[in-house]
Amino acid sequence: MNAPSKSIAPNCSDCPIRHRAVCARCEGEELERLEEIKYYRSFEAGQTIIWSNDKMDFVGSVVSGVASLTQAMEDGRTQMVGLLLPSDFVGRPGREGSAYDVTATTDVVMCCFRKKPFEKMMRETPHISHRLLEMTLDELDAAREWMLVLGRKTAREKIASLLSIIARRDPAQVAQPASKAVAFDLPLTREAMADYLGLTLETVSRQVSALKRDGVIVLEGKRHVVVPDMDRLLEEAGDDSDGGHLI
Amino acid sequence: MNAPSKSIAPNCSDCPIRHRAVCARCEGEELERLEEIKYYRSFEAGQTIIWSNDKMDFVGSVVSGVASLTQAMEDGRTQMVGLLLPSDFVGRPGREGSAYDVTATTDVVMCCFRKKPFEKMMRETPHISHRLLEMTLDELDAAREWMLVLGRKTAREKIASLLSIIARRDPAQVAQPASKAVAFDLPLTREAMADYLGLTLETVSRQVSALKRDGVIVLEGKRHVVVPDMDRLLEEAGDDSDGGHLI
DNA sequence: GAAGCCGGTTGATCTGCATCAATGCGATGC
DNA sequence: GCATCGCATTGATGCAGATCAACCGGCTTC
Repeated sequence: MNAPSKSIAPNCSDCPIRHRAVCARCEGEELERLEEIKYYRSFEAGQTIIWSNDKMDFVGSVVSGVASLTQAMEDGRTQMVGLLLPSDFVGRPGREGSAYDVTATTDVVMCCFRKKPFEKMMRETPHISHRLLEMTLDELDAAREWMLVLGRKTAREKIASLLSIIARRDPAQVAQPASKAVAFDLPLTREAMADYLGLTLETVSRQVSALKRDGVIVLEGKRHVVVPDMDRLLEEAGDDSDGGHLI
Repeated sequence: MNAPSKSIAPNCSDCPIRHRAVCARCEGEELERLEEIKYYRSFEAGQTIIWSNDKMDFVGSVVSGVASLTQAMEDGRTQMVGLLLPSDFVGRPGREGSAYDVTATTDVVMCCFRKKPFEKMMRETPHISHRLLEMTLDELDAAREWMLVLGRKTAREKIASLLSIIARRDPAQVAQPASKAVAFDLPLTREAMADYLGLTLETVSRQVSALKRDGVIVLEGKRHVVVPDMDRLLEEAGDDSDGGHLI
């Protein structure tokens, strides 16, 4: 399963995430060097991509699918601390291990770079480290915005916040950002949503049902969500109508 | 109040936070250039250092005192998303504004660099941007660890977690890290603690009293805390005994 | 030294979410 | 076609923490 899959973007120029990933501004010789240390890996839903405290010998970006960062307490309580959607970066250049478990929540394809040579390139190519600092600052903003969600929002607001993020990041919406109505597939089980929101899966289920009952969302099956009025959803999330700036 | 205070470290070499701050590895000419763009600012307890969405024309580090990063919802609910203790960095190089309010919770002295020239130095001095990336990754780790606190811990565990962080970062402890017993002054009101923990101030007060009743902490006055057994406190926090790696 | 204020404590009550438990429902296997 | 399994829904009940309210002690102000 982890063999390079040559059917996906054979080089960085064709890489579907190139526009947002680290190689965004690389060209010519630089790009060739990135090619050399680049490879693709596929993971099945549920598979662990990295164990916390593992040595990580790569960094990379999600090409397709959804992965999650999870922290656990010894007694089994867990909290998802990040959601990795396509183009999101994984890895801690300059650090040995990972601080959290990374798990594929759907089938995932990642574009990876071997770590040592990537770090070497970073040192020699200022705009790569600049880009990494920018991405890390974005992640920090997202994490802190999520702290507000976890600490102060009600269960209903939490669900609405999560749905807004997923809606905003969904490839279909990004292509057509103007419309009020949006539709997308939920890439998370009720349990994963609960883990992200600091709730139980029963509460998630109840609040999703409530939002459906109140016409804020329409469910087609368990996973396909239609949002007739995105502004309404953002209002339910307690955000100002522009939707904040979560990643 | 905001005039440079020349009684504090007249240059970077003497700066009390130099060992952890951005200039940690600067020498000779570099250090002189940092000197030129460096200045100190003092703030009184309660004073706002930066409003969210303000243009920030500086970056800097806390020299003494405690400041906090706060996010607010329109309806008035607020969540503290970060605590700035001495040596912590404030600012978003490459970004225009701030994403959150920064407030002095005690009297604060900051060591600031004017932003434009600092960014120029960053571009020309790779180890400064490297250091910034490191610091940002640390902050991200801390933010994510705090998400676990907010999402999954009980009120009692939250209080214990906060006390552990403050204890671990207190200058007196850093000097003498081996002892089991520690003592420190709480730099936060009960309300500020509540804001950080996603609780109400009444709950904070009750749980502090409970920890005191159970002998986990001893209070001398309202603000001076003695922890007879740090391991016990970490256990109450639900951390493994080495105490995690919060900043 | 009375009045007011701020930060803190404590009590009584309420409620949102957790917990425990049963059931539904589509997919997969034999 | 029936058994099984994973995911989801729904109901009944309990409890941790919010809310509302009273009060305390130290500090400032006039």
